[in-house]
Amino acid sequence: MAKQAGSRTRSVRGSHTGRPIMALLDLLGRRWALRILWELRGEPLTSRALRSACDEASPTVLQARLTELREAGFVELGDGGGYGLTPLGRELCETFMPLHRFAERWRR
Amino acid sequence: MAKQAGSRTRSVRGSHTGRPIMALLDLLGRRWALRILWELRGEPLTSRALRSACDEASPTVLQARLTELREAGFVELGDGGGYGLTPLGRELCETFMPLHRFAERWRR
DNA sequence: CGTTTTGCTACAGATAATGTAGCGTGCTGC
DNA sequence: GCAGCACGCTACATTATCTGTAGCAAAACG
Repeated sequence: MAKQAGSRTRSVRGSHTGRPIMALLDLLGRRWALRILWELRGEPLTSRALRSACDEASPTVLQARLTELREAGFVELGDGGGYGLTPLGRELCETFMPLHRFAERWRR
Repeated sequence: MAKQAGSRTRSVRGSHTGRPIMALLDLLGRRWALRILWELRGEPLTSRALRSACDEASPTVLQARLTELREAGFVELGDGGGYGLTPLGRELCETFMPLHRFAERWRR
């Protein structure tokens, strides 16, 4: 198959096929990305609360992921402070929510 | 580099809660992990075919992910050669299959 | 045999994450 | 009006991880 032609998508690593699923898999396949979405599934969290929820992951990555997820339209910084899911982000979160039940059965 | 991951509990990075969902999110949140599962959703692929499907990702990571996914019981190396999903892996794949439709709507 | 193709490894260079510290801002309460 | 604090966010050296290229040993052809 013909590989891409020139669409350099700054944030999408490794996938140039133009298929959105690739971009999404790439975005979500970065450290802490899935976890962040997961932790935000409930109420909004401040950056520091989120950090605590994510096992004190370094603020550097967290901030990077948060920026990417915001650019993707999944996460937003509420006016009163604190990060929360956008409607789109919530939808995405629901999408892989069955993972929870799967994980329980998996129990490595 | 460790040739295998041996201890199953070995740092599921960053997550010590014992909750399987964290381990799963961590495992899937590594480079190419989601993509590999995605590319294997159809028929089994040889390691090189998989590499091609994954935009020629370096064999080093691919091999590392493949090992992890095998230890997790999601992927197996068929007797005739070629990597394929285990029943469990297929189940997992189905779990986040709706992502495809979501991605189509997302179309950043 | 010789050629391919398989799964897989080596390794140097590049990139991304960790861990710790701290900045600037906007609050409070005093 | 200023110490105290929490906020979002950044700096930066260290460490972990990924990339890219090359190549190996063992099977599967031929």
